[in-house]
Parts: sequence; structure tokens; C-alpha cells
Amino acid sequence: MSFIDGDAQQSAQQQAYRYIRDQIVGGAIPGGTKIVPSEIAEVLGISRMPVREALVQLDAEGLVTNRPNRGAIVTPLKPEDVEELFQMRAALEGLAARHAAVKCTEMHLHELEIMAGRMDRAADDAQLWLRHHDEFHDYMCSIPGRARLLAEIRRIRASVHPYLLLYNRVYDRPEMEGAEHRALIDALRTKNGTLAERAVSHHIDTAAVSVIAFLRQRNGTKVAGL
Amino acid sequence: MSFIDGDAQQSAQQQAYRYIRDQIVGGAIPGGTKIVPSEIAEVLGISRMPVREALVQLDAEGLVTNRPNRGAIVTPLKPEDVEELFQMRAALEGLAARHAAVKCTEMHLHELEIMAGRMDRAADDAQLWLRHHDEFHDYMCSIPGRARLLAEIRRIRASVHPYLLLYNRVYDRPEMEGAEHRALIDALRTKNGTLAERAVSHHIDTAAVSVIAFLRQRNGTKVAGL
DNA sequence: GCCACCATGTTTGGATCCAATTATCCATTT
DNA sequence: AAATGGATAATTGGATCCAAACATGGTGGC
Repeated sequence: MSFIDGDAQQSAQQQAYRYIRDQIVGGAIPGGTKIVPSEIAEVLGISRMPVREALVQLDAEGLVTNRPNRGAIVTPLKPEDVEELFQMRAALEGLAARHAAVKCTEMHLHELEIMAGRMDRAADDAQLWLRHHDEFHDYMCSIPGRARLLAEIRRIRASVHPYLLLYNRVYDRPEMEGAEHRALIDALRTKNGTLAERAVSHHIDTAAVSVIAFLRQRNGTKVAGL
Repeated sequence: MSFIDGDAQQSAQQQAYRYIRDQIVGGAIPGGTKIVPSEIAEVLGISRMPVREALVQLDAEGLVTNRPNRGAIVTPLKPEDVEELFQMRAALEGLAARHAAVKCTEMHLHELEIMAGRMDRAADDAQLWLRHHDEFHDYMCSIPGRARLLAEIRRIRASVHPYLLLYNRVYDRPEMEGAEHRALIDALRTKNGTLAERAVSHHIDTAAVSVIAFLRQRNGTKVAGL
């Protein structure tokens, strides 16, 4: 949550943070996996201390869980944890949408239409669709210009990202159709904050249903893996 | 956001984290103040590394802002920052209240009544009132048993705490009357999640109005201090 | 076969040190 | 008086080392 970035030459800590975060968010390290600082340090050619600091940051963000004297693990999420995060996201993105409806210009709406089009065009590639989906929501939530709100929304979205990736990989389709995003744009276009908030919250709640059901089914069948 | 606590023997990092956090949240260090790790290390009789790690955690939580090569400062908040945090809090506590309304028992409601009574009895002592107020909201938001939601709400509340302290100190009264909290209890008692959510959001939005106005007035008059 | 104990190896927390960067102070110039 | 430049002091990032804690594997007893 540091707002000071753009450091052309990345510090060792940021390198480590980025490396570990990208692995987790990209689903490459399953929940529960232990992260050994000396291994990361060796891969990156740095010492352990900046890796440790990166793990402190990632712990504060919820992506890893540091256990005293026993090291850090990738935070494992149960279906109800994912549900909780989706609900927090719905509340916060709803808030962002409320303000975005008041503030957005034709330019913003046009940009969102372009992004929705990109999502449509990626409908056969679930991973690409998810990337465009993230960009769409990022852009929409950045319209109010509230850095803390945006940062928190992004943090939550990152937390559940591996599970969306998994969903998309298993079903080879996104958990939500592109048309739904056009409905969000239409809601913003009304300039009615309450309506936009409701539309976005509902959108996220709806997406959550499929993902949570998937995770519950998966946990029930005790399939090994993430 | 580490859920693993209860460490009987606190690590050096936790000591440092607690020490710095308590100073900031208690309003003892104004926004913008530089935090020098070696000074904290000396006070606590530890080395600089755990203090640095504590600062990474506090940065991730938004209480401090680490600047590359220039050290950490207590995050300064402008009135609009405080407003943003209040709105995020309203969204998240509203969500917590929605679930609390469904889950709460007579015991929960009774406990909340006791806490509201405590607040009433502390009406002449704004600092004590604020403490009881925090306890009330903490308890209410813990009812749903959603650890991440509660942690985030507490984090946001901690961020704005120094400003509430300042408000209370200047006016020697809390920014909200005790009766309002009874209305929240009544809303929970209906078992209607939507109604409880609205009541809590509104409650926080209302509190925010006085505090933001105070901060804006203070910034306008350029009074020195926090 | 199971469990408890012990030895060994690995990892962790953090203390200390060093090089790089920034802040501060003082002298000189405009 | 204000601005600039250079020297010095303070602080920062992180590398390295050490002691403590934990994980793992082997052995002996039941």
C-alpha cells in the first residue's frame, strides 16, 4: 500500500515482493506451500533480508501467512474465505462505482466500451479474458481517483485471482459473460450513483456464486492441488 | 493481517510494530513525522532489522509511508483521505452489519446494550468514550466471524483514529451521541440484513460529516499540529 | 507396527557491519 | 540577504554471521 513507486531501479525488496506476488497471484504456488526465503534469495541473487521484508509485506496483504519460527506459507483459502473476499470486493467496488457514476465522462465510458470489446474478443481464451476483465475493473474503479479504495480493491482481487484462474482453467470459460460488463457501463452512464453501486455489487455477487460453488465441489471431492 | 498471534513472548518485530503503531494510532506522532529506525531500536533495545520489518508492515497497512532511501514517515492524511477511509469503513461495516443481523443472538444484543451503556456513562470523557466506541464497533463487526472483514475494518478505524482523538480533544465531546448506537442495536434486532447495513452505513457517514468539516476548517485556518 | 527420543540438518530471527544515499551544516558567491 | 556548492554526518538498504528453533530421519523400546 505504499503510494510511492516508479522506482526505476527496483530495490531488492521490491524485486522479491514482485517475484513472490506474481507467483502466488498467477496460481503457480498453491495455498499452504511453504516459501523458503533462502531459495528466493538465491534465484534473485540477493540476500535473505529483503526477501524477509517482502514476506512481511505479503503477509500484511494477506497473500502469505508468516508463522513465528516456522516460516511463511502461501495463505490457503477455503471456499468461505473466497466468499468473504468476494463480498468485501462487492462492497468496495460498489462504493467505487457509486463515485464513478458521478465522475465519469464520455471518455471514460468510451474507454470502458473498448475494454468490454476486448473481453468479448477474448471469449475463447479464458486466461486472456481474465486479464482484460481485471483491466476493465481496475479502470472503472480508478475513475473516482481514490487511491486507497482502488488499492484495497486490487489487493482483494489479487487474493482470489488464483481461484479464478483455476476456475477458468477447469471450465475453459470465464465465470461471467461479457454482456454483463456492458450493463455496468450502462449503469455508469445513468450518472445515478446508487444504481451503479447496486449494479456492480450484484455483478460481483453473481460471479461469486459460480466460483464458490466450484470451490465447494472441488473441496468435497478432495481433488489434490490448489 | 497475520491471523497467527497470541505469541506469549513477543518477537522483536512485533514489539517494534506495536510500539510504533500505538504511538501513531494514539495520536502521539503527527502525520508527516519521520520515523528513524535506529531511535526506535535504541528505545526498545533491539537491532534495526526488526524495526525495519515493522515499518514494512505498517506501510502495507497505510499507517506509515516508506520512501526509498529517505526513510518512513507517518502517513499524513488530508481531509479527503479521511473521508475516503470513512466511506470505505461505512461500506465494510455495513457489510459486517448485514451479516451480524442474521447471525446475532440475544446474548450479542445484550452485550451490545451493555457496551452502549458504557459509552453513555463516559459521555463526559471523550477519550474514554472513544475507547468504548471502538469496543462497541469491534464487537458488532466480530459477530459474523469473518476475520478478514473485521481486520480490514479495524485497520481503517486505526488509520483515522488520531483524527477522532483530535476532534474529541478540541471539542471535548465525541462526534456522535450514544443514542445512535442504540439505533444500531435495534436495527440488528430486526434480523433484517439490509436494514442493519443501511443503519450502520448511515451512522458512519453521519459521523464522518462532523469530523471532515472539522478537519477542513482546521486545514483552512492553517493551525499548526497534527 | 507404533511411539518416543535423540541426533543432525535446515531454517529462522535478528545482530552487526559495510557501502550507498540523503540530510545537514558551513563557507563562498551573487 | 539569498542562493549555491562542498564537506561531513546521519540514515538507509542489505549482506553476512550467529544462536535459537524447528523439521526430518534413524533407533530403540513396547
